[in-house]
Amino acid sequence: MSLKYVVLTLLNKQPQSGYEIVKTFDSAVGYFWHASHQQVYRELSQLAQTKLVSFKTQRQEDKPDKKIYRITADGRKALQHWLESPLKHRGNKDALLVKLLSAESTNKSLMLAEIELEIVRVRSLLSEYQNIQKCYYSAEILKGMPAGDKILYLALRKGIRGTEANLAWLEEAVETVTGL
Amino acid sequence: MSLKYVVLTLLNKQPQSGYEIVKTFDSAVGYFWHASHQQVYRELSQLAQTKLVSFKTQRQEDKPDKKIYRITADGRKALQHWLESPLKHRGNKDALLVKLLSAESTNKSLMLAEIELEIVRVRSLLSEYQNIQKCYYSAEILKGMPAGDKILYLALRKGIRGTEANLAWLEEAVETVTGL
DNA sequence: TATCTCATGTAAGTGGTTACATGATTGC
DNA sequence: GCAATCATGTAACCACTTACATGAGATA
Repeated sequence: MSLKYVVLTLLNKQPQSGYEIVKTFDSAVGYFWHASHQQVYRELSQLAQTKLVSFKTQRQEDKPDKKIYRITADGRKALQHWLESPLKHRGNKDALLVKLLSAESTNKSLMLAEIELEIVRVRSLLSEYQNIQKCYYSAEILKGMPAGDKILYLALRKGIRGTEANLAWLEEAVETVTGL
Repeated sequence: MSLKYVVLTLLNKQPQSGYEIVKTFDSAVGYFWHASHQQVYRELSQLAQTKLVSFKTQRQEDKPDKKIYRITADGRKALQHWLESPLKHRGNKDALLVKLLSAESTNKSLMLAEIELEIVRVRSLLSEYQNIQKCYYSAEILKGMPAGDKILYLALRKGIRGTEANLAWLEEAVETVTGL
């Protein structure tokens, strides 16, 4: 539904190649959206077919040719229209909770092991986020930061808050499951 | 990938019809997994084809016939295998952040309006959750509660913690965007 | 010699949504 | 008379993953 608009958003910032868009998904934008290179290239060719983007092939010495994509007037219109339409929220899918529900009838130690594993993962994720915050978003750096980068910082903040809440919940889950 | 195992989990608790499974998705399990009736019926017929579940058609007076599905030995084996396999985490998709990133170049008031709308939605969601907690999971009720229901309570707790974190973030977002 | 980065794609399969369809009974 | 509940499904489409594929230059 909206990979289309994510790509249009990125192209609206600046014309770029599919490869560069993929890189963006792997780094900054990755905190709130991910897409594989296959998805990106397919989306781009569809967008080109429907004239929401155009492209020019750029020859390069030493490196393969690249296609530089650029948003069209129609593309900007479509993006604006999407911006003004209401957000859609789709249901959560939480496989861990399914596992807990399933294992409840079977055995408790499996559940606890699963939760502990998740705690390890989430803890390291959180410290990764906090590290990024410390290195790239210190108080001084934040002051003179351009608007676009501040949105990326907001994305990181959402990641941090969400991960903290998740961790707190996991610890509560250990308590509850232990006392079953 | 795992709707299959959600359905198997529910059938492992007790044999039931597709319709009843749909109802479960609409209520309790809905906090951590959602599936439409089309999905459920399709999944059930696939599971029946691969012999992970079996069914018997039950005639009813006054009401349409129903198919009662039951997990098979193969089904239980498949479920156990899934339980022992590691969880997969797929990337977040956060359309609100895409919107913010997109609107940053366009206009600020649109962003703020979007956030405020989200705050209203999230606040009412949170109070709904808290209400459920108050009515169905008071301290006394929790004491003598069967294990299965405690897992559902954990799911609710996750919803509450996640929603609270989201709300706190939204308020931070208002601050940040206002100061852009 | 092997892996990494740049740069692009195809094809098959799974998962999920939206729309369409039927038909009886119960409650306002 | 209108909507809701019970009970099931088909068909088309959109979103996403996994595997396969190419080919040059840079780095270890």
